[in-house]
Amino acid sequence: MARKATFDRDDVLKRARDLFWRKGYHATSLKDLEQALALKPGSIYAAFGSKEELFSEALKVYARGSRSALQEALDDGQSPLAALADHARSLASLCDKDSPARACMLVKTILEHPEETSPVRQLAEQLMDETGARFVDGFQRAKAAGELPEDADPVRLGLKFQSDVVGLRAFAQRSDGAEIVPALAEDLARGVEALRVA
Amino acid sequence: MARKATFDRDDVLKRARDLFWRKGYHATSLKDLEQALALKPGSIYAAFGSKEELFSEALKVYARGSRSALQEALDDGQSPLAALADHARSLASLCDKDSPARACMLVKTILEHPEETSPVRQLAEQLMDETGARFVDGFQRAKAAGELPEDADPVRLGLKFQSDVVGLRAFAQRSDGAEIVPALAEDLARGVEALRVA
DNA sequence: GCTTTACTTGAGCGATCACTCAAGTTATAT
DNA sequence: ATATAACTTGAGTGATCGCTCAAGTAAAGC
Repeated sequence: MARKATFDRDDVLKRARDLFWRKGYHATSLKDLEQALALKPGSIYAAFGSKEELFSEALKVYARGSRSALQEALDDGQSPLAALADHARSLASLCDKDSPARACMLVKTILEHPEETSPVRQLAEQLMDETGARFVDGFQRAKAAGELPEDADPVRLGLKFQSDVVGLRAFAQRSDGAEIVPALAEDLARGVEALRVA
Repeated sequence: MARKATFDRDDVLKRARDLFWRKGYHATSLKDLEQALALKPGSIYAAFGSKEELFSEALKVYARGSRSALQEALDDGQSPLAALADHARSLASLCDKDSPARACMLVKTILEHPEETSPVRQLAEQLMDETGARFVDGFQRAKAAGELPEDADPVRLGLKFQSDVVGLRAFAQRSDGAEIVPALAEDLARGVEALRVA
């Protein structure tokens, strides 16, 4: 019938994710996107509909990308608690890589959108819920494996862990983050390991 | 000589702080400010110079306002560790009050400004440093009072505490924050109290 | 009361915002 | 080869952005 798009949709979405992740939603203009995506406005709107829908797609790509590491470690059958501690310890190198931002894009999105009915905000919250659920699942597996005390509350531990990670990553965004983040990541990892009873 | 301004500068700055705190810098327009401050653009610019300078003044007002509670508790001569734990516990009610936002305005500002040379970003970082220094000072006093072990590192404890508070408050921004924040605040307070040796 | 000096007002500036669409281009189906 | 349908292009839309400034107004000094 007709032509296919000449760009790779997933590649374009990754570029959009990186730009939005770094600058945030409001500070990113269509001009910025045109340049970063190497696409004219007409193509952007034909492919994604609006800036908001493009952002939503980019946010989903971000969440999908963030899911992998911990999930694999947990599914690998090793000690769940060790997988969680490893995850915490991996944050020590946050400031080394040149990621678009150190802070979590979902958190940035929620903080940038005070209106709870905003579609992008609701999406960010949903994706954060899913992340939290994976942390909780990790602690549930740890408890099932006998690594936690009988009275341990995996839900509370999982959400506390998520809160700590959120804080660490927001903290890492600071200019002098590299000076303190490794120590904080180590503290967080040891906090997880200290829960172990077996 | 001449007239005085008909508005109260400090009152206006508090209104500006609340609006910027809630919506962030980029999403707050001059139209929004004109309405919230009940001031025409000419008056705003005569009094503050620019949107950025107004934001900076509002940020200072925010920081000054945040300083008081913990500082007073620490200066009251009671147990420094108890003052810190109380401060953590006070976060449990974050979601009850109708504050412009639950997350820290300094953190929101840093996350919104990726450019490290941006004046507002540098100001936010400086003010956050001062907050961190007060936390560190709290743990130093605790150690001097013999409440902490010999090998305790007050700097590390203080920054870890700040990171935890940042995480908690960012977490509290979520729509369902009220369901989990009190438990997280209690965890944080108990974590501080668990450090006590005397 | 008059002058002086500052503050207030609000229409409107150029720039930029998110977005549109008619015209041009190109891969596919026949 | 030709027709067709989809994609690309980029000038241009009205709205809104942060901001200016000349005119109007009112308080302080004499």
